[in-house]
Amino acid sequence: MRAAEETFSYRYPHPAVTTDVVVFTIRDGRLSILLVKRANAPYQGNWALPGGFLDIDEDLDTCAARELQEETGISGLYLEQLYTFGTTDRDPRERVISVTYYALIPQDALAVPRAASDASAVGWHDVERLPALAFDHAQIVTMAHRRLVAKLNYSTIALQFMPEAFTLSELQCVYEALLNQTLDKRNFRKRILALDLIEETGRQRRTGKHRPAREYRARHPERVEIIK
Amino acid sequence: MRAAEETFSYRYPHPAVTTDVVVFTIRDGRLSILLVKRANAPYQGNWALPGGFLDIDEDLDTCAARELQEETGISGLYLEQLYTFGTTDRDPRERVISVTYYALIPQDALAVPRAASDASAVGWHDVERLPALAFDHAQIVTMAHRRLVAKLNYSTIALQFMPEAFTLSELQCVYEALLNQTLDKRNFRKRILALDLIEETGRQRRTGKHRPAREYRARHPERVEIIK
DNA sequence: TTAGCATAGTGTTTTCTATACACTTTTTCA
DNA sequence: TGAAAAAGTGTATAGAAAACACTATGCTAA
Repeated sequence: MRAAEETFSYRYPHPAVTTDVVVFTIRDGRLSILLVKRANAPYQGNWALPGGFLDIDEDLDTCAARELQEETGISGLYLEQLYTFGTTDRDPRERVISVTYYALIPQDALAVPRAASDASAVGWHDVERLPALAFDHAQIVTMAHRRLVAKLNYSTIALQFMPEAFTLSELQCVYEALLNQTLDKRNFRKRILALDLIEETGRQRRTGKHRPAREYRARHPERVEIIK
Repeated sequence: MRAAEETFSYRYPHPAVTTDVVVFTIRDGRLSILLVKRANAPYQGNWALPGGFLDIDEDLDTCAARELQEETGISGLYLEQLYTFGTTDRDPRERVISVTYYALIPQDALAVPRAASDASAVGWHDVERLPALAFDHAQIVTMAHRRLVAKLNYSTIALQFMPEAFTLSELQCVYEALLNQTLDKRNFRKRILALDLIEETGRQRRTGKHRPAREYRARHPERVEIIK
């Protein structure tokens, strides 16, 4: 906490800088994002992206990860800078530049996120049925969604949605949710296996009254590679 | 000009925000960028990207265009946001967040850029033979170059390098400079014409002692479209 | 005037990649 | 032990990309 009377002065006016993060996951086969309900004005009671002001001595990436951790308890996920939004009127309080990120989180890491001080609630929302969002956050989500879908076709980003071990059918479901269309099972498997990015764990997954599926894992779980 | 004693105070420290621009063109069949020689500390005498501090009441895009105009006299070109750089130590004076852009300028628009107050010189530099750059500008150039080359393959961005009228051979030279490889003439023409993005002007270009080439123009010179 | 030089302009064949498509296997449970 | 449910598997076709070489046209200089 800072002393109430302390201020920081500059020869020229400076904007405030924030980071905001679009966190994607697949819930029940639907692409969903994480939103927090704003506890304070402006846009009090509205849903918004998790985010907040940059500390003067922290890197942008660190800020995005920290805010996400503080507001939702989520950490250790794939995080990539998206775009910087800075029109003069985007925040009624003062001039605010928002450096936005998007993040991908595996399906199984869905410990229900906890709300922090400046959020009265946190929750996942189907990206096709979003509530009205605060500030220009709807625009940010749209851009993040487009970037994610585009990146499916020339990178291994989809693997970031997968837990440590997964089946090919599960991976196909992720692609189908993102592309919003069904894919041919044989062609999908051929393509994915030809990339040589995943390998069998040797174990099997038994669920339901049917043939068990082989488990796979990513060869380089941390890396998102550009392919082709 | 601002009164010397005027200052701007905030409850929390704010970073400074700048925009920097990587301006590309093709000179003599080589991809080149525009650099300014710094007139003041830090990095005085070093080459750097054109750019400068954001006015508190201007949009980011406007700032990038304005700084470019002020420092080099260049305006009206294709400008796209690239990435935001913000590590804590990238400027020795104070915490500075740089929202970077890249721009493309046609070959014939090469009125020699004029240097402004805070630049002692301005000049084009072959992107393969750059001098040492100030700040983290080398990193910015690398990222811009990569983005530009990637975009060649799925957008019509190369047309932004072309003057109002151009020949297919000239356009092919641009692709070859960017990809750093020669292309088959017939396949190139087939591909470009199939996209239906350019049309004949009806005129011809006579240069040298050989058959004149047909002139073409872009159907939508302002637009950069995603293709395929 | 004409020969030769320099760049413009043009199609077809081959190879590779992407798509369409249906049945068998394995396990569980009633 | 048979029915249900998802896993797993190969081939044929169509479309896209790549390889490849000669003719056309205007200029210049002898």
